[in-house]
Amino acid sequence: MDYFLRKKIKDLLKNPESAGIGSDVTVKGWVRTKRGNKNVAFIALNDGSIIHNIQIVADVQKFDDELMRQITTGSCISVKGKLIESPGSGQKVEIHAEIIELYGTADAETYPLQKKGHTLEFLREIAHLRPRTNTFGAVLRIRHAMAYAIHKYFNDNGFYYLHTPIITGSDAEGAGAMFRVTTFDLDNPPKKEDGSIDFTQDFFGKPTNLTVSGQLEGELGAMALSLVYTFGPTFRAENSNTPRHLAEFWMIEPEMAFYEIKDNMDLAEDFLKFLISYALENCFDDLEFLNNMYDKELLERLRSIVNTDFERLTYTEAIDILQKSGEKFEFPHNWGSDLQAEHERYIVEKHFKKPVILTDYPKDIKAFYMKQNDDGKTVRGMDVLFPRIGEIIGGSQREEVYEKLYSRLKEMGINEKDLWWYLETRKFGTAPHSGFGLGFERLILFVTGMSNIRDVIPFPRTPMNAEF
RNA sequence: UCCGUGGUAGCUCAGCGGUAGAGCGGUCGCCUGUUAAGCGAUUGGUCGUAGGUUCGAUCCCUACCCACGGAGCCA
Repeated sequence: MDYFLRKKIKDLLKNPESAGIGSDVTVKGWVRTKRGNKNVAFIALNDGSIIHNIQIVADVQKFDDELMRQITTGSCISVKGKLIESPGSGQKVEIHAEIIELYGTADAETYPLQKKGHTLEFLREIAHLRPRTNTFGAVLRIRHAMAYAIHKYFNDNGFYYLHTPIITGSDAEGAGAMFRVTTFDLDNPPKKEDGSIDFTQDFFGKPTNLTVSGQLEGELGAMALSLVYTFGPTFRAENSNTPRHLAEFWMIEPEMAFYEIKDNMDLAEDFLKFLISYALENCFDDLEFLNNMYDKELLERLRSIVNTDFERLTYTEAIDILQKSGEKFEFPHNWGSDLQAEHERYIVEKHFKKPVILTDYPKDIKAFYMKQNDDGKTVRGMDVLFPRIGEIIGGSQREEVYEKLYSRLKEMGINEKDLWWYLETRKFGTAPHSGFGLGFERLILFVTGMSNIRDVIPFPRTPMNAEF
């Protein structure tokens, strides 16, 4: 029964009057530190509801010696006591303990988290415990708030959440290496007479993989519901060892019928600004902590994004800026070649000093489904480039004319038999439409100011790492 | 995958061809309200793995593994 009386530490710290100064309260949480002497003990308790701890003051005489000894960093306790205004500095209120129940001890010699700060590299090795740190508490609360805000934004704007499949039979999504899904015994798969593997005997009767994108199915939904979005896990089997890539990550992909490229840009910009505003309004304590501990310009950067218009220009204009910059780049920047990270950084961070949306890329460096421009050379792709992290959104207006889509698909050597269903949307009631993809963890990287993507997802999956 | 840097105590690091050091943590003691508390004492290591050179290797050489940073791929 006691369980239902538990107060969240967030509520007591943020709004002590509502609980009542002087009233009895019960809190439950994990001990961050214990200080004191033989008369009085100060316990900093955290329950994850807020980054701040509540101070428990315990008159040592009133409690069993063994109990007090077992209250160590990392242990879990329930405390009933009086909520009072704190005479000490550093906190408004504290709890004078009357009853302390020990739920779980944490052996001080083996519990890996100390009171002091740890490196993020070390914390990655103890991902089962790192949610108990200030940093990961903050990141995980922000991550939650952003997931909620994404659904809120789309719901409030008339979009429907479409669940696209995680297992796909198409290997033509064209976004990188895929993870095979099979029930075969890998030591002894059924073989055909010519020695090749007989996938007709596999679970789905054909080769299947984990999805690398929900976009193609998203387009099917948009051709009926007009405005849809996906938000789900995505898998890339690329051997990418960088602070910006995961093998398993979450992606948001809105797809909109009747949107042309400009509408697509407007939506992307408004969407990102909404999410960042939401974080500033709802996660301020956590952002403030991250600002102080990791990135002194975080709050300022977030506010500046909300208050500036993104710069919009074409790929061709960007190349022109690079050629006139006088800057020395490691890689060349000729029309027709893809922009390198250093080029994007120059344009965003040095030239414009704000987010940039680039459009109208050469068709040969972009996917088959992008709408072809009349010049015959470029397509209506759109990349939103952010300071610090580069491409945060990639999207395009889609090619809705069957013949153009088909010829492009053939040019790029894709087997149309794998995509017959996709092509049919252009046969039956085709419509101009657009969409984009937002990497959820890239968004969280930007919002939290963290620098490694492995630190913005609870349990990162990367090459050679699937622990936890 | 390529390039670079690194791997020494639980953590963060220093060190050096001659059997390993600091700070923090932990433990014990002291201190009647502390704020990453303070003070004193103490504990703690196959020096990433496998070979090689050498009288002797944590140190030099080779290979491999892992981590981090940059690049590519991309979100």
